[in-house]
Formats: sequence, C-alpha cells, structure tokens
Amino acid sequence: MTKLALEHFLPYRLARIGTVVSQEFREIYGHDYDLTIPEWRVLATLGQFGEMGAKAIGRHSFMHKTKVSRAVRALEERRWLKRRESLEDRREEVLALTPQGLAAYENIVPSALAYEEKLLQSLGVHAQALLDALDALERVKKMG
Amino acid sequence: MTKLALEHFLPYRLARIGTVVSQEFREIYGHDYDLTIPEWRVLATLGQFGEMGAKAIGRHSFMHKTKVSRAVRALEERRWLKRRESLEDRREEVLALTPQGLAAYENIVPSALAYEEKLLQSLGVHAQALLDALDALERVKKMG
DNA sequence: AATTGACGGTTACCTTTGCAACTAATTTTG
DNA sequence: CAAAATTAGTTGCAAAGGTAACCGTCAATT
Repeated sequence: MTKLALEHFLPYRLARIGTVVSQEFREIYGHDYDLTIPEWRVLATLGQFGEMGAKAIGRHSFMHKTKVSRAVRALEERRWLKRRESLEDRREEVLALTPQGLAAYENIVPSALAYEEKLLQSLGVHAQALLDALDALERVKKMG
Repeated sequence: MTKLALEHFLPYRLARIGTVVSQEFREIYGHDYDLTIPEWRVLATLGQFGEMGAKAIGRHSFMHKTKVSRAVRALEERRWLKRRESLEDRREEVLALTPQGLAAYENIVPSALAYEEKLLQSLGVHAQALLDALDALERVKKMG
C-alpha cells in the first residue's frame, strides 16, 4: 500500500505556489488597471522589446496564440497598443505600445520589481537557492 | 526608464514552471485514465485520508468548492467514489473511494512518485534547495 | 420553538481557455 | 509558374472555471 501525501507532492506544490504568487501579483496591477494575466504578459513583452509580432510575443511569454490574439485585441481596444502590417511579410502584424500603453507599463514596472524584491526578501537565505533551483528546473524542462 | 525582463521575473517563472510540471505530470495519469487535475486531486486526497467531506477535500487540495463539487460528480459517475450522508450532520456528504477508485489510485501513486523522483534527480544538487525554498515560500504565503 | 445567521453543497450564469477549422499570405516543390 | 504545404493570425465551438444565488440543515439567540 503506497502512500502519497498531496501536500508534499512536488507537481502539486509547484502548481499551487505558481498560481498563488502570480494571482497575488495580479492584484497589484489589477488595483490600478484592470488587466488580465495574458494582457500583462503582452504588455510586458512589448515594453521589454518594442515592436514585435504576435507569434514572437507568444513564444517569449509562453502563451497559446489564441490567448495572445485576444489579449492583443483587448489592449488595442484600450488604445495601449497599435498594429501595423509588416512590409516584409504581410501576414504578420507588427505590434507596438502606444504612449498610453508605455506609460502604463512604466507605471507598473516599479511596483512589479518592488513586489518581487519583497518576495525575495521574505525568503531570506532561501532566495538565492530558489533562483538557482528555478534555473535548473527551466534547464531540465528546456524552458530557458 | 525601468527595465523588466519577463523571463527573469519571479511570479512569471513560478507560474510557468507550475503549469509545465503539473501538465507534464497530468500526461502520466492521463495516459492510462482520462483524469482532469481537479479529479486527480480529489482522488489523491481521498486515497490519502479515506473518508471525508467535500469541504475538507477542498481545504486540503486548495480547490474552490465548485471545482470539488464537479470533480466529485465526475468521479462518482465513473464509480470511483461513493457518497453517503453523514449521521452527525446531514448537510455533509461523506465521500470515500470505491474498490475501483482505490485500485486506480494505487495504480497511479507509484508512477506519480517515480515522476517526482526523476524530477528531483534531474535537479541534482539543487533538489534539496528547491524543497527548502518551497517550504519557505509556503510559510511566507501561509499556505503550509 | 421561532427567527436569524452560518454552513455544506449544488447549480445557473458568465467569462476564460484550448482546439480545430478557417483566411490570407508566403514558401516550397515538381 | 502552378499546386501543395506552411505560416501568422482569427474565430466558432465546447469544455472548464469562478461568482453569486440558492437549497436544505444546523446552531445561536430570543
């Protein structure tokens, strides 16, 4: 009779921590702006890289293309990003933040970094170990 | 001009690892049985504790009561669990696995543990650090 | 013991998501 | 260069999730 304690089971723990932390973080930007997580990821990716296509955004932020498509439309309706057709490839849409989008991004980033910093602080000596372990996990799962 | 690299941002990384690992694990039991994650969690909780109410299952597996309710119904339709009314409190339904449910559980547990073991092995020296860091995170987020 | 409030669990409704099929543009192959 | 295969992105549909309202039971207050 094998025994498995769910609360100590690694996949369960990782899933749980992941949703708890990212939901908690969501409340930070959700407080000022009402953004979903996919929308935040698109915003963050465009803020980080400037113009790029939806496919590339999905690759960088690990989101399904339909999720990206919908998040892009939502941000567009908010006037936070604009599209233009690529000249090299007319299938592709080159996306970029508008000034309003960029302003929101620049407003969110400091609180995002502050949240991360606080989280790491609270882990004390385990902080660096966690970061190293995440590197290792990502390497193993080829997510780097 | 602040900078945030999404791929290094802790909430994002945790969310991503969590879903990648738990989905990968899902493929293991999904291979033999077609189980959703909530269904697996209910199964695991009942396998671990024997009889208990839906509320307690939700508390232990961190699931919303509607998620539990639906997973319980699905498992019931599969004849993997049965309900009976509690004698002390007729609001509560005491749930327990049937022999078939228990058999499935006992069949899944070894592969679950093997998967976890393999994952930890692949982390090498970082394995223990990860577990410690998760303990710390759960303590901080009061999820223990 | 009658009212009030809390609790366990389910369901109706709405939102979010993923899959598959689709359009339009591009590349590849014969 | 025409047909076939591939790619970027969107959309219809069905499954899955959360919120809030609800039902029946229990506990507390009166």
